[in-house]
Amino acid sequence: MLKEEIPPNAETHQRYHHGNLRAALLCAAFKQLDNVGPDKISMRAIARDVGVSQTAPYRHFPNKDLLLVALAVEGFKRLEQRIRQRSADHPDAFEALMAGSEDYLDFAREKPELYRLMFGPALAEWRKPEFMHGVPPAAFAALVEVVEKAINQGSLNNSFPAWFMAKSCWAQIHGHAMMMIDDILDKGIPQGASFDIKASLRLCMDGMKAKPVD
Amino acid sequence: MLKEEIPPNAETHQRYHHGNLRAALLCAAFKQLDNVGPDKISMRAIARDVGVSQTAPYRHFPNKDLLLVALAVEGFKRLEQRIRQRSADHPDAFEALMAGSEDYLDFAREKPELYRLMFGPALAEWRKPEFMHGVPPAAFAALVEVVEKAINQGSLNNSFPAWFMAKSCWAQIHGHAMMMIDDILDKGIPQGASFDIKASLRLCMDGMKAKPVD
DNA sequence: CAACAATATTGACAGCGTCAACTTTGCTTC
DNA sequence: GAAGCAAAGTTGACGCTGTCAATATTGTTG
Repeated sequence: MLKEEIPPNAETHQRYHHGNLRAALLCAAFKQLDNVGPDKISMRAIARDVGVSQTAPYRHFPNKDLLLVALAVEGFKRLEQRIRQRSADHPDAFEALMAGSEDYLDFAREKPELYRLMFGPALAEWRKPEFMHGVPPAAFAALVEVVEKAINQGSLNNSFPAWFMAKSCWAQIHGHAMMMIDDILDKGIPQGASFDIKASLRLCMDGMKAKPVD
Repeated sequence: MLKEEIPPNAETHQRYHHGNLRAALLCAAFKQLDNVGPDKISMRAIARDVGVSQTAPYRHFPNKDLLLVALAVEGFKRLEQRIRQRSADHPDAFEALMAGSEDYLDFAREKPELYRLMFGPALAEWRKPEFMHGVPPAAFAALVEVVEKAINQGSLNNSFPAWFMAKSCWAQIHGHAMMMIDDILDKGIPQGASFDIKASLRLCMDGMKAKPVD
């Protein structure tokens, strides 16, 4: 009944079948995540935002947690992309590693709630390959590649395997990212002073460089 | 009416006034935190566990979040205690720092949910001095003291202020603790291999040592 | 056009955090 | 010891949440 006049992605999707609900839900979920954080995100609010009934999302996600997992997976993909991009730019692998680390911190700064979701307790029970589809390991693999190159170029400590060094790096960077996002200890540092996070990271990464032969 | 026979902390506190409710609530909350994690903790369940009505806790905590804050504050106190203890044991400050770091990791391993709560997003809006009473900075101060001693003993890089080095250390250790608690990237490392977290931390901290003069 | 699968809706349920109004208890002061 | 007041606990309710069961609408395929 004249409904074919309304395009599938019309501003007002008043049709019974939305046509693109899954994507619209994810989009609204990202928006809400940015606004209220991973803890207070609400399935019903997302549905309301998209203009659809409260149970419609369940046709596309088995439950709320798995919708959050989908957001996190998307986050890991973006993160991997950043790492790979930088690694392609710099011929010097250690430079690429440093630049990538700063990109990583920028990512966490730009999307703190997404970052909190990705590494926070909300998804603790869902961090299995069945649900994450191996996306976080893929992001990690990108880092391993850069680290491997740096080891081969002789600029990184070679007394450990690449995956070990990579995980060590990730732990450092992740730690710095968390410090940055919720400034847990900022009342502990001198008045007026501010923590230069990039300087700190540079210091830490310096320690992982290849030692000059005595 | 014979009620004086029941001691204030009787196993069955059937009296109208519990007598020690605040402590009992915290105790039950810790128990529940260990069992279900910071996200799924429930005010009503805690009240049920203590055997008291659903709204009784509100006489002792303004809201759920501030009960969680109380748990986190207690956690930071325990953490500080651990750091200070080790620091008193070792005359060599760098040794104390290393041993303290491993204690820190042990803390996170023993009480992962408490650790997640302390550093997770649940308390994001409450990390202000008004609510935390300066307890996290006090824990941080304990670390600064050790670091300062290590710098003075010449075993730690002295080109930065102590608080900077301390925060840098904390970021590293925190990153490692998080890696350990939810093994986010463990599917990314070779089959059968396992990440030796203490070795990694040792490598990182080595990088912060004082450089030998060229 | 009929039938079927996919998609969305309504209505309900239990559980949650929290408010308002009320009751019981312990302590203080004549 | 009685009176009165503040502290501590109760009941009942409100709106919100995630999710289930049953139902209705639509697109697709024979």
